[in-house]
Amino acid sequence: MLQVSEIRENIEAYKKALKKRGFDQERLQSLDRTIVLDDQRKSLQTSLDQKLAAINAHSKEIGMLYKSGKAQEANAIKDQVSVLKTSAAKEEEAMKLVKEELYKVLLTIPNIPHDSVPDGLTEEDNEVYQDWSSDLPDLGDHAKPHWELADVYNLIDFKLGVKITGSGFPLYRGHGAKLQRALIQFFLDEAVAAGYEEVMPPLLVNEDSARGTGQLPDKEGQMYEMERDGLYLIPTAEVPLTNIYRDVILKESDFPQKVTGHTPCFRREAGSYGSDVKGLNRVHQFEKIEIVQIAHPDKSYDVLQEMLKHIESLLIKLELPYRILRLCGGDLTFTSALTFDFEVYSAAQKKWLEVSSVSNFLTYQSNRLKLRYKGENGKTQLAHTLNGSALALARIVAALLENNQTANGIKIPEALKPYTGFDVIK
RNA sequence: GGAGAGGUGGCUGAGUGGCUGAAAGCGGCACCCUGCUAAGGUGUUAUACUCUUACGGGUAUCGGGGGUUCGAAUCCCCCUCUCUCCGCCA
Repeated sequence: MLQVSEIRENIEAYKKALKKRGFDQERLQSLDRTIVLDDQRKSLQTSLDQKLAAINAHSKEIGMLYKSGKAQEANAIKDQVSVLKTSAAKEEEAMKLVKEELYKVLLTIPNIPHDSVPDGLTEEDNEVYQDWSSDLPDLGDHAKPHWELADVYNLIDFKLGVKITGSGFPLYRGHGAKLQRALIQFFLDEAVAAGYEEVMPPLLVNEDSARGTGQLPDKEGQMYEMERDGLYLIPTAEVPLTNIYRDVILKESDFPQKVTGHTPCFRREAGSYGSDVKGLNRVHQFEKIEIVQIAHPDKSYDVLQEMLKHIESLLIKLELPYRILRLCGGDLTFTSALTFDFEVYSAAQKKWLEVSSVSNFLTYQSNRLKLRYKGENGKTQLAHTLNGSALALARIVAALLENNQTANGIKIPEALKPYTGFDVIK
């Protein structure tokens, strides 16, 4: 959520930037609306505070009068107080409504895109920030898509997943299961080596946490909900990992905070269908290793680059063809100011599959999280949050299977062999 | 799931209707002093909102919400979390 004070100071620049997200004049007016509402809020606040101050003063007076036995005078003041109280209550109600309205409007305003975010409304307009430099692998026409390979080598049983749960819940078995475990271990080890603290968080989160990272109230349709207990299955480890820092005030020397964790991720993906959801391309449950950093505002874009490098190094070690996209305004997540997507080439499907998304949220999340730090000057201000996948398993597995298929089985990349314990899947 | 006890500032811990935004101690910070020196002294030390050029005010907050009252950390109700005992259990 943006801060009204920031909107106030930068309104023209913000409006210009929001046009990249396809905001028309009408939607841009919501920025002006926040300022109007905030002004109303302030004047109500001031007036209400004055009334409360008067009430407090009178109450003290009444106490004194009773003590000195002047009950009659005290009772006279009581009447005055009750008048004040009625009017204060009215003002309080009015202020509550204004605040609710302001909150509602703020929820409709996404993060302000960074200068470098390209114009454009669809994924077609994403900028190829870094392309795969050599030829893409060509496996010929006999190459099998990963769901066929998974079947041939008995790695993943989609049918059993359907039987046990439903579609989109694959059951990994044998070498397929081991490959998952190897990748998880590999990614975690790499993250720890890069200075992230490993954590194993809860997989269910409460409403406050879901709100803190912005899954509520706008994206609740994406999460599985345990209504009876008021809990949500996490759609990404971003939620528990970032909420570690909810209501926290860091010291400047605490930066940077780096945490990583592996969790299953649960997504309803309601309304998805077709070839996009075939095999592992889009599932309701998948494993992901997430990296999260809390950064000083001056450093967050450097941190973003550092995270980019880390993720890139993983793909290089896995020997997968990849490219990096800088998302255009229309494709940018609501809460992000700048996002890079990583895609790997899946050689049998001849498709680029998204395996990671790295974003700088600036203060958009920390404002709701109340994640702050105390600066050198003693002032408390909002910190910046960033996160990225490093990496999401399902699609990595898809690409690994497809790209490494040979007549003699599926080869395991060198870096992964110590983790799988086998060189090839036959 | 049942019974009981409790949630106060960075921490420990006082506080049962008004002078308590909150004693005391510890910790932190600043300054001072110094042949008792891994010591001593003095001051300071929450967050948010708001008014003010500034100095400095005001309001709210003692787990959360509601209520009683002129006035609540203190009384009442609901919720939540923690601890102890019982039950259940990987």
